[in-house]
Amino acid sequence: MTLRDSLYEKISQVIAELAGSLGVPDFSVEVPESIEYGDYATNVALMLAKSLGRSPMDIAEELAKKLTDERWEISVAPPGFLNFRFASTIRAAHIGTIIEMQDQYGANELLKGKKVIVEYTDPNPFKEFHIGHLMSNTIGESISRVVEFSGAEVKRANYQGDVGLHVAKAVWAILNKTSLNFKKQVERMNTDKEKAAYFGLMYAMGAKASESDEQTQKEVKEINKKIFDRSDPYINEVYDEGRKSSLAYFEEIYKLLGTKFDFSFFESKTGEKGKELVSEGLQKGVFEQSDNAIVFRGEKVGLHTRVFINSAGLPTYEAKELGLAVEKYELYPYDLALVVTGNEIREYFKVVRAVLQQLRPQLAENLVHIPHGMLRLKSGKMSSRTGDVMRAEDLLVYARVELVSRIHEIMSGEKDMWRAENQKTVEQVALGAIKYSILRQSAGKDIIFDFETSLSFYGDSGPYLQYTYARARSVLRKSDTKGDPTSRNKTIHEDSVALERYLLYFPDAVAEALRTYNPHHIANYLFHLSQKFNSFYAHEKIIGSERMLYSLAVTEAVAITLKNGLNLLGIETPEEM
RNA sequence: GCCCCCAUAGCUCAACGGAUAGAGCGUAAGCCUCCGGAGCUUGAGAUAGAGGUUCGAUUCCUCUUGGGGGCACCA
Repeated sequence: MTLRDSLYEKISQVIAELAGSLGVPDFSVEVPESIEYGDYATNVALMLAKSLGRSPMDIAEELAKKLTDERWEISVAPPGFLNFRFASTIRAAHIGTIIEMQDQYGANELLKGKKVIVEYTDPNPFKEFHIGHLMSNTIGESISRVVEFSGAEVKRANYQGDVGLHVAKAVWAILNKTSLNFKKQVERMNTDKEKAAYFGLMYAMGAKASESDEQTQKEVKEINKKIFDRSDPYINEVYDEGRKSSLAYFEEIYKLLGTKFDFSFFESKTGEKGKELVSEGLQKGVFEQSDNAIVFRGEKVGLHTRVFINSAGLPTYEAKELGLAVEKYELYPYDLALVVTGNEIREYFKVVRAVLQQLRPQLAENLVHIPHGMLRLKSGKMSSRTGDVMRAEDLLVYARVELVSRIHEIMSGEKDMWRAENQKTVEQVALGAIKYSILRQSAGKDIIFDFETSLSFYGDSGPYLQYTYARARSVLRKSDTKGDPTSRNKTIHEDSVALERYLLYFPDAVAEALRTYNPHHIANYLFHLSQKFNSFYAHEKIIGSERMLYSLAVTEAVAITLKNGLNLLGIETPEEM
């Protein structure tokens, strides 16, 4: 139980007595903006004022007496806030707790014993792995870690579109747009990356060709059908090679990004299951026939009509999504299924959910869609259809190159602080910069990405947090004694008081990230913690001071918290950088 | 045309209905023979407009303006 929880519980007890039959209002225990207002504050007196017919200040005064406890000081502030300040012994004990708990600090049991499946990334074979997928992966991985940290068993799932018109377009281009022999073409390529890029290019060509040409569209549909029923040996060959090399390339990327999927779902399979569900729904009257297709009239529930089986008898993405929900549950009977995707899918997802509500109510109940914004480029739009897309690979290469040049800038300065010029650290820091730029803002909104400013190595950035961690670790390494949280005395530096206080809130940030499925609460918290630590570091010489033992304990607590928090964001923490 | 999302400093973002709206970038001025200067300190600078609900609104509701996304056989 966190300190906040114990405070909340105590207030609830006292209010229950005071309010009697009026019941306990929905009050909050929040972190005040200013340290002058203590460690936590509650608005409960303000909430009660109306129903009790008394002034808020009056109620607050009375509550202050009833809530008296040796663990905290209480003060009352207009218009009726109750402010709590924990005793210094409690703060110091908390530093001790962090050091004891190590990598478990910040964990909670909010989802203890639950089975959760998280679906994210969802790239399509035959298309590029672009920065949108990178965004989904980064957010999904972080949410998975937060859910795990809350006591749940998590399975990571990836859903890949290995059939459908986009695949048919790529195959069409290979059949019609290249004069070179397909086999020879592919044999010449050494890596899966190269092959994947080739298929991505073919897709772009196919998409462009079919855009305005009806004949091409017709041919693409025929190929789509052939892929689906595997009736043409040559198409099978092309298809199998494309699928294989795309997926192999994606695996390389997942490894680099630090994701390990437990399950891979494919549209080729969910399509069959989806078809079964649709025919079941057709019998139950959930769907209707229209122009040879099977559709759901979403207007009935305030949504819009969508096609589930097209006029060629093939399941659309909608039907596949139904199949996916069921297939997931059969493989892993979950309590909660999270699906992380771009927010352009929002409306679509509501329709699918409405259908599932009628066919498998329980599954719909436990299905939560987490839409994230798009990574847009400041200069122009992005579309894999036109080939005008930034691949995740491009961004990584850019980040590495940019980072190395910054490092050389730093090295050429007078104070050469570069410690570890090795490829692994460069990789960790470059990735840290990219992931943090995604996770630092609320996940629902678009990210306006600009090379000049978005990928920063300074200020509110991933590398700043990594740097702060490395710095704290460096201090701890240099000291030959170990910190002691019980050595706190009255001459403590004011910056370390701010740190003590702020360290209390990490579990709150984790719980908030879970509640809202939004990791940016953690990112934000870590940045503010880092600022406070760096300020402390600049103002207080830790090693050698008379309060060294306590300062070292605080430093260790900061390092542990940063490491745990960055881990939840999927960002690595090099010891030196 | 209908539906959904969004609008905070020059730019990119924070702020469970709560106290003096908080950062980064950029900008101006500084940082001691000292533990890591990817750092620290200080300054200037903002809630799109109009109503409403509330003890209290950046936050909730309505309208206006401006952006983004979606709307039957793509995923």
